[in-house]
Amino acid sequence: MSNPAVSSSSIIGHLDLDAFFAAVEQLERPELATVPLVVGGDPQGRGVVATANYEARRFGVRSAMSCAEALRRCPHAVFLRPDHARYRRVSRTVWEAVREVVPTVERTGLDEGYLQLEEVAADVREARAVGEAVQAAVRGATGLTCSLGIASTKVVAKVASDRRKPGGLVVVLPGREAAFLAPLDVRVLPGVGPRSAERLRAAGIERAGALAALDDDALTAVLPGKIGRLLRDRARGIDARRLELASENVSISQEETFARDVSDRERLHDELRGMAVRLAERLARGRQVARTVSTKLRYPDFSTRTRSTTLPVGTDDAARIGELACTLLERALAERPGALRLVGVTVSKLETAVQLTFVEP
DNA sequence: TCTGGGGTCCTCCGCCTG
DNA sequence: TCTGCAGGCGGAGGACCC
Repeated sequence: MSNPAVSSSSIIGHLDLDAFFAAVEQLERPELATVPLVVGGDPQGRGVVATANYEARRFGVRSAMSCAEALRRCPHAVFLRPDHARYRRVSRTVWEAVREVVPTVERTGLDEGYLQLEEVAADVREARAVGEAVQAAVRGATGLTCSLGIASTKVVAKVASDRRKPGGLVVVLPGREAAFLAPLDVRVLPGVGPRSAERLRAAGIERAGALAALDDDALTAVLPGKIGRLLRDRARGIDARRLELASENVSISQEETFARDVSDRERLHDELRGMAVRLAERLARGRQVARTVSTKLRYPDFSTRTRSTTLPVGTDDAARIGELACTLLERALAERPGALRLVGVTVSKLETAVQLTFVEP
């Protein structure tokens, strides 16, 4: 199927570092390379797996699985807590090396991002050589391996980068996007999560090709609204998104899951005030103020509530944010009392802080 | 299985206003 | 003055991603 939404000159690469957190740990301690390694929370507590190395994945350990379950599946695994500061440092080195080969990149996380390849390659076939140069540059600078997908759109490049991990390089030729995606499980498409996948499966749609072939009526019945059209486009390999080279935060948040559910109001208020202080510091560092403050509550049954309020004028005052967060907490607890497993605060509607200068008359 | 933390985006509903 | 309607906005919740 040809893709009219994509210009023939568009060549996008998606780079994904293989089992990044675990790989960084293995760099420092090479003996970990041959044993199952899980980076994440406390296996005795409520943490989840952030990354597992390929040895641990052989035992069925996966990202986002609870650490307790990972321990059951692989009792002899080594469990490490994540060291984000170190991962950020290594990530910086990686992206500096990538930019030596491809100057224009969009980082979408510490361990992944898109590369604008048409600047450095005349066609998709030439882009393969550039991709190999990127992989060599990353390996040379850090010792890490990465997987690459190259295609005419972001969605196809991203799916392609995941097809031959670790260390793979998959090129999808222009015009072959839909055929490449068609036999794959709908779940590999970015945007299809557990809920959408379940709805599609209930309608007998398991492969991207079946989703791509749905007419408007059938699509509306399964996945109504914008989301349905977006996901069908993606299943067809259509994706108008270009590289975004800079973006500003829409919101900033802090939250914490307690080791044991908490019902003590003073303790909950203290947590919220502490979060408000940290959020206020981040706002001040970014010279920003926030107009909306939201409080998030999660009950032991995992049901989640948020309550928010919007101010006429933005604030970066920790006491004010903390006070609003506590008031919202009380409102939510009045509606549904009970112990909580998590509380959080989000500030949004961020604006640039205006410095007021008062002039003596 | 028993589910983190920090984000973004979308949808729906109710209220207010012209 | 009342009613109906459309649009904007705030609030809430859901789904998803890394």
